[in-house]
Amino acid sequence: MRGRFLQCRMFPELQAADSPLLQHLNPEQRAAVTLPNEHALILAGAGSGKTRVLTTRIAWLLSTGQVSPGGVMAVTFTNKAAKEMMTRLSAMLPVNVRGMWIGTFHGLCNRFLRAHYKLANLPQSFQILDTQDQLSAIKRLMKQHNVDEERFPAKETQWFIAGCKEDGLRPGDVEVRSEEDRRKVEIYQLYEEQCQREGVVDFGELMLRSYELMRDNGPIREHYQRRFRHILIDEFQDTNRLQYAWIKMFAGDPTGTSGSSNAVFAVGDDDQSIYAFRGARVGNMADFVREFQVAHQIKLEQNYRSYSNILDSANALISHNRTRLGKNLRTDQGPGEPVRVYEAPTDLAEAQWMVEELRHLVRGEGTSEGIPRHEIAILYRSNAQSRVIETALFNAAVPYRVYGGLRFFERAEIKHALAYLRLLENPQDDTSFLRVVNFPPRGIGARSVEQLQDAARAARCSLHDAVSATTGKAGANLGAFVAKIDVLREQTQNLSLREIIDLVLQHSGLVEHYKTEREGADRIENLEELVNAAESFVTQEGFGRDAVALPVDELRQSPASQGLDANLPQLNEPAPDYVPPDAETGETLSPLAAFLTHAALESGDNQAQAGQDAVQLMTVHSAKGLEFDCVFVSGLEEGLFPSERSMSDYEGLEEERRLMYVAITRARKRLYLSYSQTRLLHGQTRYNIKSRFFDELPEHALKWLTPKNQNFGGSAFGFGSGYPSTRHAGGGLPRDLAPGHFASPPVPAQKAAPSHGLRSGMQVFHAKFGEGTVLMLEGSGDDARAQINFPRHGIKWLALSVAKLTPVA
DNA sequence: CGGCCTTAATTTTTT
DNA sequence: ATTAAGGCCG
Repeated sequence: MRGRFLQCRMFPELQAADSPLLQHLNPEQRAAVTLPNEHALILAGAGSGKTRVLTTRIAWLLSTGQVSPGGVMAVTFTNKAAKEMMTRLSAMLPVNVRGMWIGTFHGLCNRFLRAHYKLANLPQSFQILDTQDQLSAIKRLMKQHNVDEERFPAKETQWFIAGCKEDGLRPGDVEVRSEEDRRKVEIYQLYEEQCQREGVVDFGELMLRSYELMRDNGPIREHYQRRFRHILIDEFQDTNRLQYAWIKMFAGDPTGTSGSSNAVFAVGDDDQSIYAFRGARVGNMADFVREFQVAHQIKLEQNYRSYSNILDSANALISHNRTRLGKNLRTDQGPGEPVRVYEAPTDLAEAQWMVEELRHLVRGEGTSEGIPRHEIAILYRSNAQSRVIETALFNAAVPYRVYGGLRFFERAEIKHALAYLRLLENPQDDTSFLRVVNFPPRGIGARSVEQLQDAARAARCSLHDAVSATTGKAGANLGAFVAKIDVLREQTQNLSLREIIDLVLQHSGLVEHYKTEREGADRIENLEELVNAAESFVTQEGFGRDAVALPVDELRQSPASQGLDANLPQLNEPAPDYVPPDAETGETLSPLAAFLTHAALESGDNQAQAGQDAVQLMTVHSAKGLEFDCVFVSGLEEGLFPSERSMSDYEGLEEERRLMYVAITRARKRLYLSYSQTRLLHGQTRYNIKSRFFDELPEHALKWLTPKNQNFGGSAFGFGSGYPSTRHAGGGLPRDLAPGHFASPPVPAQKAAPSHGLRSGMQVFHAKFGEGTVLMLEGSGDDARAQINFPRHGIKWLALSVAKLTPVA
C-alpha cells in the first residue's frame, strides 16, 4: 500500500490506468486528459465530449498532484460555460472551485484588475460599460466635440475603437493613412480620456489593460507566470488577437526554453468558428501550434450525440470548406432516421408545416414515444425569421420560447435603476448621470444638460461636480437632483444591498413613474426582480466570486485554495513566494460595487416565458453548444442562409458553411431542413431559391418530403411542375397533413407569382451575358428586377422592363 | 420641455 | 413591415 502510494506520487502518470476519472473516456479523450505538462491543441468536434475532456483534465492534474488549485487557470467565453465547468469539476473532486481561476476572459480580467487596481491606474470600484453604455458615451463625446455624425457614425466609431483594442492598439499605435483615420484616432483618444476621467472601462479595456499590466510590470508578470502552471482555454477558435496575446503573456516563454513556460491546453474546433465578424481569429489555432511549438495535437472525432445520417450530412457539407485543419466525425450509433427536407411555397406555409410536424412529434406519432417540447429546436439564420414562426406557433397554441433579445440587466428600467446605483458608488460616472438626470422627467431638458456639459468641460470635472456652478431655474432642478443622489448615498451608507436597492427604487421615482405608464406593470415587476437578483447574489453565490478582488497572497494561503481532500497528494511545485505589492489583504469591494460588476459582466438570462415545456426558437449562432433530440433548420435559401452579405467573398461563405455545420450537428435524433420559395422580407416578397448547401449534402442521408425541385423540369415557366404540394411525397412518415390546417390555399406562391413569369432558380438567356440562373426577384411591374448569376459575367441585377430575358427550357 | 412625426436601417452576439 | 432614433412643433 504504502509503496504504491509513494510510487504514484513520484510518477503520477502511473495512476492513469485505474483512476476513476478516466474510466468512461475513449482512447483519444484519455490521451488528451493525461497529456504531459506541455502545450497541447485538442481539436474537439461537435458532440465529442469537449467540456468533459477539459474538466477531467483539470481534475486529473489536481488529483495526481501535478498542480494545486491555485496553479490552474481555465478560460471560457461565456459565464454559462464557466459555471458548467465549475459544477462538473466539483462533482469530480472535492475541490473548492471558487478559489480557482475559472471564468470568462472578461471575468478573469476583472478579477485581475480589481486586485491590482492601483497599478492598473483605476479606481478600486471602477465600473464596466456594456455595449449600450459605450455607444452612448461615444455619442455624447462626439456631440461635445462637434464631430460630424454623418461622416463618422457613432456605431462605426464604436466598432473602430473596439477593433483597435482587440488588436491591442492604443490611439498612439494606430497607423494613420488618411485625414479620416486621424480624426477617428482623435476620437478614440478623447474617448479614452473620458473613460479614465470617469473611472469606467469597456469590455475591450478589461482585456487590454490586463494585458498591458502583465506586459509592462515585470514583478506582476513573473508572479502570475510562476503561479499558473496550467492554462486551459475553451473554444479557442473564438479567441481574438488580444485574447491570444493575453494568453501568451500568462503562459510565459512559449517555447519553454527558459523553463518558465506553463502548459497551455487549448481546446477548439475550427469548423465551428462562427464569430469572425466580432474579431475571432481561427488563425490563432495555427499560430498557437507554430509559436508554442505544440507537440501534442489530438483530434476528438468520436461523436456521442447524433446518428450517422446527421453526421454524414455534417461531414459532407463541411468538406466543401478549403481552409480547415481537417476532421471527420464518426459515431457508433446506426444511421438513424434520414434527414428530412421540405420545400414550402411561402414562409408562412413553412412555419405552419413545422408547427404541424412538431405537434405530431410531441404527441409521439411516427416515433416510439413523444418528444418533450423543450427537446425540439427551431433554428434560423436571422432573428427576423422568428416572427412568422412565432405567429404559426401562437395560432396553434404551441408553447414556445424565443432566445435572444434583451437580457435582464439590459432592460431599460433595470439600466435606469443601475444608473442610480452606479452614481451612489461613483458620482463621476457621467454616462449614468445622463441616463437618469431627467428620468423620471423632472424638468431638466436638453438645454440645461448641454449647459452643464459645457461647464463640466470648462472645469474639467464630472457633470455631478459641475452642478454647483450652475445657476438659474435649471440649476435649481439640477441641484435638487444631485442633492437627492448625495442624500441617498449618505442614507445607504450602512445598509445591506437589498435595503440600498429598495431605498433607491423608492426615492428615484422610477416605480411611481412606471405606475403611470401604460405598460409599466412589467417594468415594475422587473424592478422588483432586481431586488431578488441582488438578494440571491449576496446569499447564494456568495457575492463576489468574480467581482471581489481576491488578494493573491490570501488566495494562496487560504484553506479554500488548498481545498483538496487531504487524501490527495501535495503539489509538486513550491508556492510562489512573491506577493504583488498592491494586492493588500482584506481590501474588498463593497457589496454594491460587486453587484454592479456582476450586472455588467453577466447580463442575465435572455429567455422569456420560462417554466413551461416549450419549443425552443433561436438563431443558429445562439444554438452553438446546445443539443436537441429534434432540430428544424428553416429558411435555407440563397441570400438568407448563406446570407446575402457573406456570399460575395469566399471567407464569408466558408463561415456560413460552418454555421450550417453547427446547425446540423445540434440534432441528436431527427433533423429537418426546410426552405421557402417566397418570403416576406422588409415588407417585400422575395423569391428565393434553395440554399446551395443542399447540393453539398449526401443524397443517401436525405429524404425529400416534397418533390425535389430540380431547377424546374417542366414547362419553361415552371408553374405546377416544380411546385411543391403541401402534401408530403412519400412513404410512411410523416402522415398527411390535414388540408384544413393551412390557412392559405395549397399553392399560394402561384398567386404571388409575378407577371414576368420568372422564378428564382430558373435558367434564362440574355443576349449579351448568355445563359444564367435567376437568383432573386424583386418588385413588380416596371420596377421588377432580377438578380442573375451569369457564369461568365458574374452576378448582375437587371431591370426586367429593360433587359430581354428568355427562359431556357 | 415633451409629444408627434419623419426618416432610415434591417446577419450573426458575448462580455 | 417594423422599429428605433432624431428632428420639429405646440
